[in-house]
Amino acid sequence: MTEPDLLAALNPPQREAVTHAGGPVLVVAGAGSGKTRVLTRRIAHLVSQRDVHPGSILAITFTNKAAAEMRSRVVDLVGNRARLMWVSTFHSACVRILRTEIDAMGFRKSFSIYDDTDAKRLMTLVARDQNLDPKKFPPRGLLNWVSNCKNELITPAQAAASASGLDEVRAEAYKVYNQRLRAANALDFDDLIMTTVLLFEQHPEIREAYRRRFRQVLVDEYQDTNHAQYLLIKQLCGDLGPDDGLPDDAPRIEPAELMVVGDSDQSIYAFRGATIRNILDFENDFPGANTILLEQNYRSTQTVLSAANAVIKNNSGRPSKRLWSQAGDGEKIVGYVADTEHDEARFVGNEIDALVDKGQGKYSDMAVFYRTNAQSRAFEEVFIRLGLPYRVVGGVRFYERREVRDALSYLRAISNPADDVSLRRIINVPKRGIGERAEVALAMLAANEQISFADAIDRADEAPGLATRSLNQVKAFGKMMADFRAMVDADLPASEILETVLKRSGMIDELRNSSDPQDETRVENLIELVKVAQEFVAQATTQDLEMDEDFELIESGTSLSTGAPQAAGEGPSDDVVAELADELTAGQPEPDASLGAFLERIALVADSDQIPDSSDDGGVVTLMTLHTAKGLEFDTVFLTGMEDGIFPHMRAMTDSAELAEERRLAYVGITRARKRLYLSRSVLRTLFGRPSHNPASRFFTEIPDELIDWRRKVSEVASWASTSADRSASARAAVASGTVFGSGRGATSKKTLPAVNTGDRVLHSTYGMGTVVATSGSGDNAKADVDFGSSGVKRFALKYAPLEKL
DNA sequence: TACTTCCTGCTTTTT
DNA sequence: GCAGGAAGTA
Repeated sequence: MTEPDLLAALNPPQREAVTHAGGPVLVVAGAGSGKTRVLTRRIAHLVSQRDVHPGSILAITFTNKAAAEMRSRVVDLVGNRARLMWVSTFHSACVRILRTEIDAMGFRKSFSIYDDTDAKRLMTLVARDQNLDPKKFPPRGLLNWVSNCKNELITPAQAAASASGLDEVRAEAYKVYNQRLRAANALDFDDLIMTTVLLFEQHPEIREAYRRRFRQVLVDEYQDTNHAQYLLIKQLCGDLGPDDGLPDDAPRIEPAELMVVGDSDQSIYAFRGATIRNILDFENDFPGANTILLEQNYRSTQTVLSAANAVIKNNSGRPSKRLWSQAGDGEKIVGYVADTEHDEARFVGNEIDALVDKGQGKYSDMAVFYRTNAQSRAFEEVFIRLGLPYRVVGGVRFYERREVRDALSYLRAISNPADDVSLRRIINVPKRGIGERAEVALAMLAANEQISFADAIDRADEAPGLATRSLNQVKAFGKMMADFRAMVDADLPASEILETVLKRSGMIDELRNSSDPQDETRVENLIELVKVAQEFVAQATTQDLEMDEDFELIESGTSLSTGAPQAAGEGPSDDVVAELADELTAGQPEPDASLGAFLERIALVADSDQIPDSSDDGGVVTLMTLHTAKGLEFDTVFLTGMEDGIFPHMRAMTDSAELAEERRLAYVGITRARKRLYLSRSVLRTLFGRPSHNPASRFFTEIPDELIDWRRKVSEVASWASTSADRSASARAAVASGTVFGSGRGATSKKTLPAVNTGDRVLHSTYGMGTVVATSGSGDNAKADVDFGSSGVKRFALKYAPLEKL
C-alpha cells in the first residue's frame, strides 16, 4: 500500500499522529476515536519508510489477541516484511527478553511462569509455614500486597525495611514467597516485568543493547500501565541522563521515538496496579513531548455519547475532554426495570429476537455486558430456552480446569525440575499410593539436605520414615519422570511429550476407568489440550518457513544498512546501524516447537481470546464482562444489572477511588455501543444463592431522563417492597434470614422430586439443557447423571438440584 | 491411604 | 449454589 492510501480516510489530528516524527508523543484519545487504527497506520507508515527497519519496532498492546490483530493488519497493509517487528503484550515482550538474558539475574533459562492460581497456592504454603492466621492474613490479601510491591519495584528487603505493624508480617511473607519462587526457578506475572526492569538497571550494557535495537516504541492502552511498566518504557526510550550506568566514554544512543495512546477515562485496571499518573505526567516523564488530541468519535450516535458524558462527568479531577460525533442523535436509549434477573434476561432475549426479526441486525452485532461472570447464568438459561445462539467469553476457563492444570504441572515439572510446586501437585496424580506421609518425608529430606524436591525423589532411600511400599512407588515415579525428561533432551515436539505423559502417567486410564461421569469430560479436555499442543507445533514449523523468507528479504537489500542516510547528529551512527542490522538477523528467536516454548505460550495467552468473529453470517450473541469488553464495539449493547451493589460492585461503593473506577467501567460499557444501547436492572436478584433486592445503580440515574425510552419503569415487586420504609426493612430482614423464600442455608424447601428417566431432556439453571444418561438411588437419595454436551456430564441429587424436566 | 461428607467462603474485574 | 478444603471413617 502506498503512503497516501495509508493516510486516506484519516482526519487531520489522526494524520498528524500517524506521521509524527521526532520526540515523544502522547495521543489522548476518547472512546471510539480510532486509537488502534492510528497506531496500526503509524506502524505501517514507519515500515514503509526506507530508513526504518521493521525489526526496530516494538509495539505493546493490552492483550495477545490485540497484538495478533494489529500484526496481521500491518502485514496486510505493507507486506510480509513487517513480520520482523515485535508486537506483543508487556508480559510476552519481557518473557522474550528474559529467555535470552535471565542468567544475569540468577535464574535458569528454563524458568516456569506461575499464573495467579500457582501464585496463590505457593502463598498458601508460605502462610502455613509461617503459622499465619488465614483469617487475618488470607493468601489472596498477601498476594495483592506482594503484587503492589512488585509493581512499585519494591524488593523484599526494601519492603522489610520500611514496613511497620501488620506489614512486617506481610513483608516477611513476601521474602519467603520470593525465596520459594527463586528456588523453584519460577517467576510470577509481576516478576516478569519487575525482573526485566531490574535486569536493565543492574546491567546497563544489556539495557543498552535493547535501546539500540528498538528505535520505535508504541504503547496502546497506556492508561492501564502500572509503575513497573512505565519504568520499563523509560529504560527503553527515556533520556537516562548522566546516571545511566555506562562508562563515561561509552557511546550513547539517542532515545527511541515513543508514542503512547490512551484515554484516562477508560482506565479500569487500577485494582491491579495500573495508574493514570502515567498519562497525566507523560509530559514531565518524557521532556519535549507532544500531545495530540483525538476528540471526534466515529463509533457511536450522539445519544450514546451524551449518556457516556453524563456519567463520566461525575468523576472529579479529570482533564476535560469533549467527545463529539457526526453520526446524529440516533435511537433513544432503552431503559427497563425487571422483577428478577430471569425477567431481565427474558427481556434482553426477546429484544434480540425482535431486532433480528425486523432485520435490524445479526446476532453477532449484539452483546450483553455484566459486571461479574456469575451474572451470565440467567442469560444462558433464557437464551437456551429461546434458542438464541450465544457465546460466553471468559468465565470458567479451560486452563483452570483441574485435569488440564494437572497435565500442565507434569509438563512444567519435566521442563523445570526445580519447580517443586508443580511436582508436588502431580506426585500422586493419578493416585499411585504416594500419600501425604510420603510427601512430607520427601519434603523433610529436601529441606534437611537443601536440595530440590526432584532430587529428594531421586534419593528417596535416605528419606526418614518412608514406608517401603511408598518408597517403591516413589522410585517408579522418579524413573518415569527421568524418562520424560529424556524426551525433552531429545528435542521431541511438545505435543508428543504431552501424549506420552498422559498415557504413561496413567492419567487418561484413571479417568477412563472412573465411574464419575464428570471424568468423561475431563478426558475430552485432555484430548483438547493435546490438540492445542499439536496446533502449536504445526504453527511453529510453518513460522520457521516464514522466517526464512524474512531473512531473504533482509539480505535482498531492504535492511537498515542500505536505508536513507541519517541526518548528522541524529539517530544512530553508521556503525551502530550496521551492528543493529547484524543483531536483527542474528537475534531472531528460533521458532520453536519445544516443550518450553509451548508452556510459555500457555502461560501468557488468555483463553478469553475467543471473541466470536462477526464475519460469520448470523453469528452468535456475545456475553461478557465489562472488563472483557474493553476495545470492542457492537451495534447493539445491553448493559445489564445496573444496580447499586452489583454495578457499582458492593465492595467498591465505600471507597471513592474505587467508585470512580467503576464509573469509568460504566463509561467503557456505554461507549461500546454504535447504534443502540439498552440499560436494564432487576429489583430482585439471586445473589450468593439467596434473593436480595438492590436499588437502581447511581450510574443509571446519572443519565438524563430525556435520553431514555422507558419500556418498563416501576416494577410490581418494587412497589410493594418500597412503598413504606418499614415494610421494605422488614422484607429485607426476612430475605436476609432466608425465611421468605426458603432457599437460604438450612431452610431447605421441600420440593417435589422431578421423576426423570434415562433419555429425558432437562434444564439446569447453570448448565442449561441436557440429557439424562443414567439414574441411581431412590426417594431423597435419587440421583441423575446429566450430559450437557460441551459442559460435560454432571451428577445431581434430584432433591436439591435446580433441574427442570422439559 | 483413600474415599466420603460436611462446611465454608465466595463474586469483582485479568495480563 | 458451587468448588475446594477439612475432618472423619473404612
